Amino acid sequence: MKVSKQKVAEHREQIIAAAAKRFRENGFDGISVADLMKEAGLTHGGFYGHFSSKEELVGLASQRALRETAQKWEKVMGEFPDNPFEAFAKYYLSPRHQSHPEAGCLFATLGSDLARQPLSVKEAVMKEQRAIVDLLSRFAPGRTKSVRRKQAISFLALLVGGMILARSAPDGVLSEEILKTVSASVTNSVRSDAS
Amino acid sequence: MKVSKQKVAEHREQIIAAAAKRFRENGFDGISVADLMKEAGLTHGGFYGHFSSKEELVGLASQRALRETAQKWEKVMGEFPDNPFEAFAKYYLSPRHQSHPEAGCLFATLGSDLARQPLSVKEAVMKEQRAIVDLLSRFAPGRTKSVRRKQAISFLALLVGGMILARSAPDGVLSEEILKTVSASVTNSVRSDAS
DNA sequence: ATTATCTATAGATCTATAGATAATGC
DNA sequence: ATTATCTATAGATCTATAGATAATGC
Repeated sequence: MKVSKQKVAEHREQIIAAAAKRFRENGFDGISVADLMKEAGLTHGGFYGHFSSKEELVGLASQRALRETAQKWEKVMGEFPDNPFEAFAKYYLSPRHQSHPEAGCLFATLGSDLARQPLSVKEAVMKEQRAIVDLLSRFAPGRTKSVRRKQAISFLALLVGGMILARSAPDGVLSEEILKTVSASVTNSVRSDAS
Repeated sequence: MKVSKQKVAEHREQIIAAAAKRFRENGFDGISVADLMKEAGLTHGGFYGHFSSKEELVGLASQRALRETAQKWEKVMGEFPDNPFEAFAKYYLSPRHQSHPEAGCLFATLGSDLARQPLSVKEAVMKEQRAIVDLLSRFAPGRTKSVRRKQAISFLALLVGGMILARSAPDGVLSEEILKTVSASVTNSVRSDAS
């Protein structure tokens, strides 16, 4: 059963796409190589023709997930040039994002797992992390580049922490309170900086 | 080979203590029941006399970890009545905390895993989460109780997100930048609120 | 103090599942 | 790329027993 080079590339993409989704939904250890291959429409054994190990896929899928979400973020902020951070915070801290980890921010779904990943994974992630900080810096308030970068970093930390805390609470009242509160605090801090 | 009732209680404590430490270090799935029992000086099979499942231990150990760190946090803030949040932020965002996940904040080490845990675990954690929000609210700036609570929630989110982002970066320069930046932003926001 | 009972533990074992490899087919 | 297989390891269960605890007797 031989396939064209194009098909091979497509298969690879399908595997990475499935992994980017399922890792966020179930955790890096929460989905097996066999199940990922099944989701990609392939069989278990074929995996090792594409990747040397699950670890390699973890790095690639993490990068993929971060890059895709960052593109959405850029779009959202670009549509609200007057208050990009407020608009993005509302988008990020939405109930929709909370209930769809498989399509959302990797830092919120797997952030605390990253510290325990092998160096190769962390390095892959860090590349995208830098790109995200740069992206947010472009939209951040502040007169100097340095100030904008600081704003971007704190902003990202606040959103990631907010979503993680909201998702950990099984009580919808508490988790909604967290999302609303963090969202409002972005508005306040951005406005106080603009003045 | 069996021991007194007191010894039994001690063994239980040792198992929970080992779990609270190793779960934070290696993740909930990163350490086996057998290894935890070995660390507690016991053998694998004895585990199920103490707990009905690993899941039960995950809940108990998570609670234990959060409660212990919260006690330290209370002490730190209590020692700096003039600027408790600044002092605590410095403590939380320290290189020492960054490099000792096994003794640190559970939200930073396992926060994103909590969303994927069974309800029993999330409920156990939420109890401590509420207590932590209450604790921080007592030390938060702001004239009304409601404002202080909002400050507490955003503050916690910021610190948790900051530590997670710092730990995910294998480049010490970047991770240090994150910790310093977030720490400084706490100082700024607290001071602007006080005015 | 003696005897009976109870139970936490050790140690072996079971079942399921994981990542990875080898043989085969097209 | 499929299919079968290998090896390791996980959580969980089972049985026998050491030794603590409770009941009994003096």
